[in-house]
Amino acid sequence: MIQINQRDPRPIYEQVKDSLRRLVISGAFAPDEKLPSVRDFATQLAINPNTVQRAYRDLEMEGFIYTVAGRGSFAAPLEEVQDIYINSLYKTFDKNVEELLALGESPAQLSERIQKLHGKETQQS
Amino acid sequence: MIQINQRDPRPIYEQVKDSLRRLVISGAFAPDEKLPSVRDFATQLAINPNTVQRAYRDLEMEGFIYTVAGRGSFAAPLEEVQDIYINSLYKTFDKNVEELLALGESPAQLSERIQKLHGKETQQS
Amino acid sequence: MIQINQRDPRPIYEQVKDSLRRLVISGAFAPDEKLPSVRDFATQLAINPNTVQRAYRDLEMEGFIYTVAGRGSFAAPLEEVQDIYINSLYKTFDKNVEELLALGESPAQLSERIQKLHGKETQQS
Amino acid sequence: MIQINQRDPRPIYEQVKDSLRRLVISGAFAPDEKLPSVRDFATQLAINPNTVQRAYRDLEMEGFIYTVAGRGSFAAPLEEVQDIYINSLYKTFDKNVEELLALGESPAQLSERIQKLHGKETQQS
DNA sequence: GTGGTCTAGACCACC
DNA sequence: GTGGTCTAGACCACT
Repeated sequence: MIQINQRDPRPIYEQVKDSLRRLVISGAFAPDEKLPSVRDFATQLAINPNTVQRAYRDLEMEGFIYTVAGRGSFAAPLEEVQDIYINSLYKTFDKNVEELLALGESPAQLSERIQKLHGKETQQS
Repeated sequence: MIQINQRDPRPIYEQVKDSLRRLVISGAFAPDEKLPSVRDFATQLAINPNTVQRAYRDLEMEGFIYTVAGRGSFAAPLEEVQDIYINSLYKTFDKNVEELLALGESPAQLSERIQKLHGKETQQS
Repeated sequence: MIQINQRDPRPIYEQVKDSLRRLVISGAFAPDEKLPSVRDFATQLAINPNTVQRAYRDLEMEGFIYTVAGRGSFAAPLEEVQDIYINSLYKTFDKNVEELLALGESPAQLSERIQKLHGKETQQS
Repeated sequence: MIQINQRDPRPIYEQVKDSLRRLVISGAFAPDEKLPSVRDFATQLAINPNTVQRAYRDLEMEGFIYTVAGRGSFAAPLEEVQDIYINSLYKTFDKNVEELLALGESPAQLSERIQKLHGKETQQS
């Protein structure tokens, strides 16, 4: 289901988190769908169960999944999850834009750049 | 001049780097102005000289300061420094925008948000 | 495996870097093969772990190895590594040749010299 | 006559050496012409006399100038000086080429590259 | 056990 | 006095 890249310098639990987060956000896990158990997932990825545990714990704190003791972990509702994620993106977006504006870049420049990125993307699809 | 937060989870040398980078970019250090000596800065921040040196070495490789053995470290020319920094900001800007677009946000929404941020800023001045 | 020469005026970490770089480029370390741990290597060379780590950190930034915290450091893929190295060789090659040409040496002389060096080498094999 | 660049990370005595070496090789100093005295040169460049002294001492060991106690330092004969320098260039040339050949570059590739560099240079003149 | 960070303190080259 | 290197030894995060 997901891939661990042993050459990625990031900690493995970060890679697991990012992959799962992406899957939940994209709806690949239906809302309230059960995630693989920590043990299964660990053996499947050939990594240590502690590492998976850590990823689940973090994702729960971030609100992307929820855990019911004795029953397992589940994907949070799609809408909540996307709200959380888009909010976090906007937070870094705002900080980023503020700095760029402070350094003399103009709103028009930034908007144009967005247009170009939009062009690329729609072209791909 | 700058503050170290021992409770900040980031390495101390990263905190030092960020603070200095900000000072150099903002022009708080005039171009070619001498930075505090490694030893002075270390005692001033109550940290080890090696930690300060690590920060200086990194910043030099990033192009924000230059250092001459036996003479000291100096702020790089403002223009170079801002170019480097704006480039790095645009790099995260692009990634950020791409994700937002992929999640269904429209270019218009983003541009409008930029306008609002721009309004706030010009109001302050 | 490699030798440190305490009488060499170059910093020890530079000697370590050069030796390792050579081993990786030559394929003596297979791609993705694990390098000795910082501690092991340090005791083996009878130098301080920090010195080895400095070498590893630099080599990672240069792209010759990659390192994953908690797992170890590994040789980068041979092709990438050779590309990087050949590029750096060409950079000094160009500077060298430009100076020689400026001092009146002719392209023909240089080409002939290359032929001779090529002869020696193919003879060896 | 020569320029010290305070932003150059190289030690000042290296900068002085390089500049003088270039002047001697190019014939800007006639063979056996007297170089400025250490003291004069130092005040002229606004640097420490020890630094100039160091440069003169090194250049004498390399054979580019010679010193007569009590009379001063003098440029060595042009022919000698160029031989020395070209030899040193060829030494690094050979090492460089050997490595490139060992990594699979062909003599033809290198010769072609030399041709291109030659073209650029003659174009400039 | 692995790399990453930090400290304390030493020595050297350069100016 | 300045930066650069090195050592010895400690603690932490990750696997």
